[in-house]
Amino acid sequence: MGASTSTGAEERDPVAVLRRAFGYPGFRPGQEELVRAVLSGRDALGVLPTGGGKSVCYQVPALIVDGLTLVVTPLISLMEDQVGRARTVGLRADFLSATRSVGERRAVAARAESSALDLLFVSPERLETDAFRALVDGVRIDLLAVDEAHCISEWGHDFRPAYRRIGALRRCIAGPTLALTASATPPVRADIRASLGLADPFEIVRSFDRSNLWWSVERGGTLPERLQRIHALVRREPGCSIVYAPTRRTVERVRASLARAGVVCAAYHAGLGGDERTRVQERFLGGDVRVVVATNAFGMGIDKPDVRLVVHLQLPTTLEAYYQEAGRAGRDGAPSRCIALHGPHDGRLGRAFRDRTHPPLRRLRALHRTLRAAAGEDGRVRVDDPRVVCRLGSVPRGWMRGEPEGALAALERAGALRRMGSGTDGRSHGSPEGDAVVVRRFDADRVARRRAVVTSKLRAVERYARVRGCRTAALLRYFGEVARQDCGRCDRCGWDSRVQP
DNA sequence: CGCCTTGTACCTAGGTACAAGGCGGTGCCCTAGT
Repeated sequence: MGASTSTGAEERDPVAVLRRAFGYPGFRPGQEELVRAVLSGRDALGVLPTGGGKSVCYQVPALIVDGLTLVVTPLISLMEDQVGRARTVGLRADFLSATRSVGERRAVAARAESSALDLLFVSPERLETDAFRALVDGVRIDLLAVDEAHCISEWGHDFRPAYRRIGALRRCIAGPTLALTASATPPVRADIRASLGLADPFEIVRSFDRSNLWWSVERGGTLPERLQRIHALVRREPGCSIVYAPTRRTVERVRASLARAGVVCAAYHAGLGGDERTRVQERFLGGDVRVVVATNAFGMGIDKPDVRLVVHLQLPTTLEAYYQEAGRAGRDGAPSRCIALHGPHDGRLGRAFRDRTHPPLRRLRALHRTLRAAAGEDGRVRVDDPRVVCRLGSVPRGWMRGEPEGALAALERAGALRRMGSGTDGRSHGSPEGDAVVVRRFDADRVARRRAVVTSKLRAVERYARVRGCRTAALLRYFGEVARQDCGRCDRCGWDSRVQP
């Protein structure tokens, strides 16, 4: 049994455990049903908007079951915090990551193997390491929890393919699987179920509506014009704000511009060093920095209650991302604004990213032909073969920059080629160097479908920007909810962001 | 796709004007070499 040394029926009752360990009088809506489902051995999927309350759904079972609870979580930077919080409720918790020394990793594994651990946090990539596979063989895992499960759909198809292979781990595990996320449309939920192989899961989806958030989209002009608008918004808002910008360079420009005007602000993007990123995050949480200007790298795991304003210099590439980012406003329930600027050419960046990651089918076929023509009798082709290089080194006519590399990766995902020396699991090492094997089958339908999904998400963003009716209702509809058309707290329902709140 | 930097022509030496082309987001892993 979990961390507890006592026994008795009471210790297996979720409500009793919640009261004793957490000091809460009762569960929040949805939590108890999810906990009871996994305790009965059933898979479950929980969509519980706004940060609060998801971790309870695996922490309470971890206190009750005998074996280990394994939590897959996307960012190492979140793990320490998650471990810390778990320990405060009496769980013997730890995490494995590349940031820990070999000695530390061995020690954690040894504790797991000797049943001296209740809760273990890992990244999806770690599941595929040899050391971790050996660990799974020797440990009884009673629950697999996938935190931020929308990443399976958002990142798993290209950016972090290890997310698509979490399901394979389920075969080695006795207990059920619990997938948790704060934002998932009906298709994303279906994708999560399919990818994890959840059979008849218990499912709970709470409303995405947050009554204290005020939504608006304003027409955005040139960058200087948008900057001017950002200045006005940030100046008028005395509380904490997050400004999202589409690229690292714009982040820097916005930050410099605000700083010149005397706003205490900081920049955050993945181009900064780890120490700097941690420092910015801490200063924002601690209230030393009033405004953070960031790319989409900022936010996961940020649970600052009093963010009053989230402004987007331009809308992100998906509405899921927009809801996640804008939804960092008003965690404390007080009125807060989510304002996005949008111009007629804003879709450009998203399409460029799409074309790099999911090139059009005809280009994939062209590259595939080139590779096959360059291949020897054994089917092998060196990617630095001149005939291939002419497609990779210098960008062929009509190809976008970065597209050839993206096309190689896309072919690899589609099973059309496998790189040698990258192991038998098809893991990509992201380098166009080295040998490749061209194999026969090439799942063109799958590739085309994936591109179509990305395109439809870009279109949904565009529709949201131009929607005529209630904006809140449009957002809720996207997440599969039936919504009234008169929220009274969006620009389409008569509210003007320049005046209120 | 548009912004922004770099390069070139101009015709006389340091600016201007315009063309060409690079660039654009998100993280895990672990290994070799400081």
